[in-house]
Amino acid sequence: MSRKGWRSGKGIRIADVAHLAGVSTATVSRVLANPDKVRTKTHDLVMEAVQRSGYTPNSVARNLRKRRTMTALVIVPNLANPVFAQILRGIDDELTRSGYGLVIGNLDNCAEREARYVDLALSRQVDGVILMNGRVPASGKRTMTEAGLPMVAMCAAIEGEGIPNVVVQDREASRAAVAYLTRLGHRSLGYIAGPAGNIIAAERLTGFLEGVVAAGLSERDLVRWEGRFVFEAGVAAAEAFLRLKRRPTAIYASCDESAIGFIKAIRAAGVRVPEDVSVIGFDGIEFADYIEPTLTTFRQPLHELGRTGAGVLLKMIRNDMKPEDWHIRLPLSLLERDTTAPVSSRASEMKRRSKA
Amino acid sequence: MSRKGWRSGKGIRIADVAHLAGVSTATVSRVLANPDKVRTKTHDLVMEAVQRSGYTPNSVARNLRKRRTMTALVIVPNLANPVFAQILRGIDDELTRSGYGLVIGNLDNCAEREARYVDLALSRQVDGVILMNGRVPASGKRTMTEAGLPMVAMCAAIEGEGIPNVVVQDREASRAAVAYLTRLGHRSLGYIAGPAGNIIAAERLTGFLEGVVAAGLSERDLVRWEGRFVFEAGVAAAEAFLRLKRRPTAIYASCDESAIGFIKAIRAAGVRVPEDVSVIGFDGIEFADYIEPTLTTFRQPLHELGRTGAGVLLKMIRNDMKPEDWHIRLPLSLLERDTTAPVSSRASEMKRRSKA
DNA sequence: TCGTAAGATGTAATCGATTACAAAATGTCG
DNA sequence: CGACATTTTGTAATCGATTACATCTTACGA
Repeated sequence: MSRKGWRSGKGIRIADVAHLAGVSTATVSRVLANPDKVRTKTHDLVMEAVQRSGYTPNSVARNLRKRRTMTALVIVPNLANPVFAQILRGIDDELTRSGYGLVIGNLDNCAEREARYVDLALSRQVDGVILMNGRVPASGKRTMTEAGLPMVAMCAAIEGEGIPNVVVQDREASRAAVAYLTRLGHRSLGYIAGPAGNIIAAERLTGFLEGVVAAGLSERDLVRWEGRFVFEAGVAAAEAFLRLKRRPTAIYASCDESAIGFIKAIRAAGVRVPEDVSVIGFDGIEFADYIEPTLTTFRQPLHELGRTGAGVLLKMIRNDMKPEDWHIRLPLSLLERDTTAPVSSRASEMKRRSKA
Repeated sequence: MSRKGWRSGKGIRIADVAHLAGVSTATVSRVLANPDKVRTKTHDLVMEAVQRSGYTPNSVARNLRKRRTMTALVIVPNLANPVFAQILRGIDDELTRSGYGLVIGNLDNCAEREARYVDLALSRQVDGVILMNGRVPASGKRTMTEAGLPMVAMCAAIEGEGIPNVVVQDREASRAAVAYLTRLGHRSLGYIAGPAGNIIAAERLTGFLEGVVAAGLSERDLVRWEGRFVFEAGVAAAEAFLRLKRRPTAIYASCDESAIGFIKAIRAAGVRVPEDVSVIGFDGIEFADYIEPTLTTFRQPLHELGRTGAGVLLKMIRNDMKPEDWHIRLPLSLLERDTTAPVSSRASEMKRRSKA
């Protein structure tokens, strides 16, 4: 490439193209942005110069001038969690359709990392933020809110901050899980919870307790274990379970990973699923269908959730919110598979006997 | 906030801070970038103005002026794959240590999406690119290379393009897998391959075939199935396997997901693992330890891989490459678990008899 | 052919920071 | 105290696009 008359530097600027085509930079810009506002002849002339020079507009400059970046930030608690990976696909799809890009802010379950992304947002590198971490990062709470930065909460709701929420019906599904298990005859239940401070975990727990009340069970029919939405939490719960004198006949795990860890550990100890214990999970990750027995669980509409949430963010950015956009709750669906069964005859007998 | 003397607009600019502190923008900039090049008194004055105004520098403007964004792009074939999720953590860790940010470009197994990220790179929104997709995107091949954009290939090597490679020893591990199985006495093997055009898949296949030769086996001792690095591929392979008259006694799956799908499907058909068939996977995903029986597999050093790759990219950006940085191959480690066992007595007997 | 409206193009300001260079302030020493 | 070296600070150019406004063309009817 030894064309002359160009800057010797590296990048090709709009000015270079303009010079090459013998027009002004304004014209080049117009050709690229509003081809119909320019004479055909000029258009072709400029396009040829663009081709020849291999020009690509510098979007950093464009973003500065236009005061927007066409990019959204998504804060994710943990990328390794397949639930979030799926939601991200939905978000990406929707944003792409509107020409927006996506920056993923992975917290890796570590709240301190929020600061980094707050900075990204405040330094005007993104036009909006999707929060899947259940809160406006503390370090930017005042600033982000005051700056009027468009934000949407997904998965975990953020109440009372003027932020729209797009979530699934965790509570209802939890209630339904309990109802499902009691319908199978189970009257003593175990619950593997999520992390203590976690909003989603709290929702699911609330639903569980509501379901318990609705089923007419008392606290004495329950056992609860802490968890952290990971395999190990299920394993730990299993250890506690195995030490129990009077074991529940059904377990509700607030996420599939915990359910899977739990099942693995109790089966290793000789407990049969579902003959001795029924287990139901939550999330509907792909893996749940590949363990043995296949896991009964509630499936989240992950892709739809992502698309919907991104859609709301776009409306927010465009200042086009409708009343119904501020609070969206998508339903889950029960996947009945092989880890749940009617309470075993032995247990039923005990129950029947005590009833008589 | 009704301080006066400021622009009524939304964002607070460096000029506002300068005005508030009674200094020039240059001084504010210096206070923030080189605090020691400024008198203490001025420093404090400016900092107070920064506090009071809640100023955050606009990094779009800074990036334009500095002609760099402190951001790297990582092109990932499929975010839902836990292998990549883990690698990303490693990359993120390393980049963060150097003050760099990270944009994830998820292809979702769809090569057309490359174009979008090529544009991101060419429009100078990132300082470098990590390619995990095994090739320089066709749409930007010429341009990206000519522009001298720092690029690094990870996972899947890209040969002969002047791009450094950071990969794992796929071929060696595949060879080792075969050696391991033959050491257990298996003489007839099945192989579940990766997608046809995929470079990683090719490497692993090559290693497998090399191992077969080294073990003195012939093509007649082998069965091979196509796969696509997903569960379903394992299930499909299992169906083919079950139809076989003379079944291999050991299967090597080129990724854990396929191995897991395979195991699930053959067990459902009554074939025992490892008594009837040994199975070994590849990758070492967390899940492999939660199926039944636990999966023998090769673990990739994912986090290290990510950190190393990001490290090489940073050197590339800083023009600080050393000869040994251009080709790095990390070793894998065998996780011996429960899906592999010495060939069953029946099979051994057959073999012994035929030898005699 | 000319006047005028509509359309095409050019000029220069702008986005918000950084930084080379100039100017001013401070400090040091004879 | 004054001359000069050394810090500090300010002025203005710069990064590379977009776009309001001004200017120049073109087209068309009188």
